[in-house]
Amino acid sequence: MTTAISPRELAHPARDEIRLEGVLHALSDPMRLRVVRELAAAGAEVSCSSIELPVTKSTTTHHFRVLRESGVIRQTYRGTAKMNGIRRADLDALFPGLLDTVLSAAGQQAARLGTP
Amino acid sequence: MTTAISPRELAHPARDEIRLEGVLHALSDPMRLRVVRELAAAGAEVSCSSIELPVTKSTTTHHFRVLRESGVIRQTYRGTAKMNGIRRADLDALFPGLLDTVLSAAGQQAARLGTP
DNA sequence: CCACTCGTACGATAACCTTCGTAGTACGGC
DNA sequence: GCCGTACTACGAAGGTTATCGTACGAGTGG
Repeated sequence: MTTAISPRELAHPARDEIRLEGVLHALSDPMRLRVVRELAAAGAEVSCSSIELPVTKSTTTHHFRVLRESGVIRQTYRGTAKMNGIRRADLDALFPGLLDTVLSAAGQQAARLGTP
Repeated sequence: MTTAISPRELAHPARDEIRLEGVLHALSDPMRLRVVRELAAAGAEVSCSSIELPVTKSTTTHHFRVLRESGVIRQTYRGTAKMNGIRRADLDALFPGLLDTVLSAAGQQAARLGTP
């Protein structure tokens, strides 16, 4: 019950492998944008299941993988759960201000459209 | 030869119909991102044919239409040419800083990858 | 009027994306 | 050792996208 990090590793792109087009594509899906917003709001690491989406679990897995493979989030196994966190340092270094601008735009649009 | 604007009109989304997801999706294609970068660099209105892309003309038409329907650019007929301009006022009002951040990120990535 | 340029429309194709269901694996607790 | 939880893998269906080629319309200049 040490809750150690599993030896199982997940493939992540290195910082210099992250492409702007890939990040924009990852963020252009409503489900994924929602995930990123919740991760950003949570601040720290969050398990997959703590973010509720109106889709099945396999679809959720798919979206998390797209986010990971595009370099937006980092995923690590922690026992039976998988923790997710935004790669803020990498993204801010590569694309300064992009993440915050998108998040604030998403927040403003949600307020405008009345989506709490 | 007054070079008047043709009566032919093109459908554009109103400002409050523009969606962040649609804009991000439009910008997530390399061809379209390239078009937007050249339009932004040109500053003013630019004809479709003055932007050279490594695809056929029909594909170029397709990409311009995606950009127009997502609300990123405005297109107007001017005689035989079709002029294109970024909807900067609308985008800046809806998503402050987004366009500039994406453009600067695209510029930095192009420099990093050695794409002049 | 004729030719030329610019852009459109209409298939067609191949790839991709989102979504699902089912079956399976890894981990922790009893 | 056995069960439950958390997530994955593997198709598969249905829709969308990017690309092309060819044929067409709209405007300009001879």
